[in-house]
Amino acid sequence: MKIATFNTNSVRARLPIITAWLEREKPDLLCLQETKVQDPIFPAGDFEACGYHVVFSGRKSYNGVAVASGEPVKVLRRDLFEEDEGQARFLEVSYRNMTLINVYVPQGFEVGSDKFAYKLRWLEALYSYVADAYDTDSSLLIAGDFNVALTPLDVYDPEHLAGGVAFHPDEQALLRKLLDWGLVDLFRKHEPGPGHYTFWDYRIPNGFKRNLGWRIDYILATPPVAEYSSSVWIDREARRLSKPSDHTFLTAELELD
DNA sequence: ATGGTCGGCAACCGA
Repeated sequence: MKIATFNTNSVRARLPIITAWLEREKPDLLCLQETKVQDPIFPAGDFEACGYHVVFSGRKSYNGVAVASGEPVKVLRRDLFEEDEGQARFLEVSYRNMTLINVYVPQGFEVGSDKFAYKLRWLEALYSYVADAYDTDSSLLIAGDFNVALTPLDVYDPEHLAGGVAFHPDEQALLRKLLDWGLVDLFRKHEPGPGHYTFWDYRIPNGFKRNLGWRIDYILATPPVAEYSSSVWIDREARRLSKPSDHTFLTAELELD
């Protein structure tokens, strides 16, 4: 089975890219973030037209998460904690015998800002929720845009970016807690080296061409699931299409079913 | 070469 994640930076603006990708790659599950659309006008018909089911939790203008799936999924939860209600950053679903949590972690603006403090509370709440609701022998996947790069291997210029937002020790420590609890970073399981990114900031001139990127999108899995991952890849071609998102697709293949 | 990111959504905000 195949699972992927993609921060769309508007699902409506990215529909041609998403539907073509679904038809070519045929994942079982695709997690989407930053859909930026209210539920009543989510373009579900475009997903159904290429043979996918889709569930979503959105709001006007900002955030928004969705899961497209070949088989229907059941929505288990739409809010991580009280403070985040209505923010459309969290979507937990069940798929066959597994649970999938799709996250869009707050970006955090600047270290020391209120938004940064909120990002830390959000990551803490994610850890608490997962550690309370699951065991490490559960069949759990967490995928999405975490807005945190974990190690110097995961950003283009670790010395220059050290201590800044999305590469700050307080954020890294909270994401690290999830890994220490037992979740496996599936991309890192297969690729130990530097230079592999999932996000390139639009504001950096030729940032993609120069590979000035960040690895801030992840697919995490508990050990009983992670042991079946056979390959994980980043689709750099999708970043070369016309009108690309600033992120690209991250895909994990699991030798299951 | 007199420019230099996107998308949403209607003036800027968020990333």
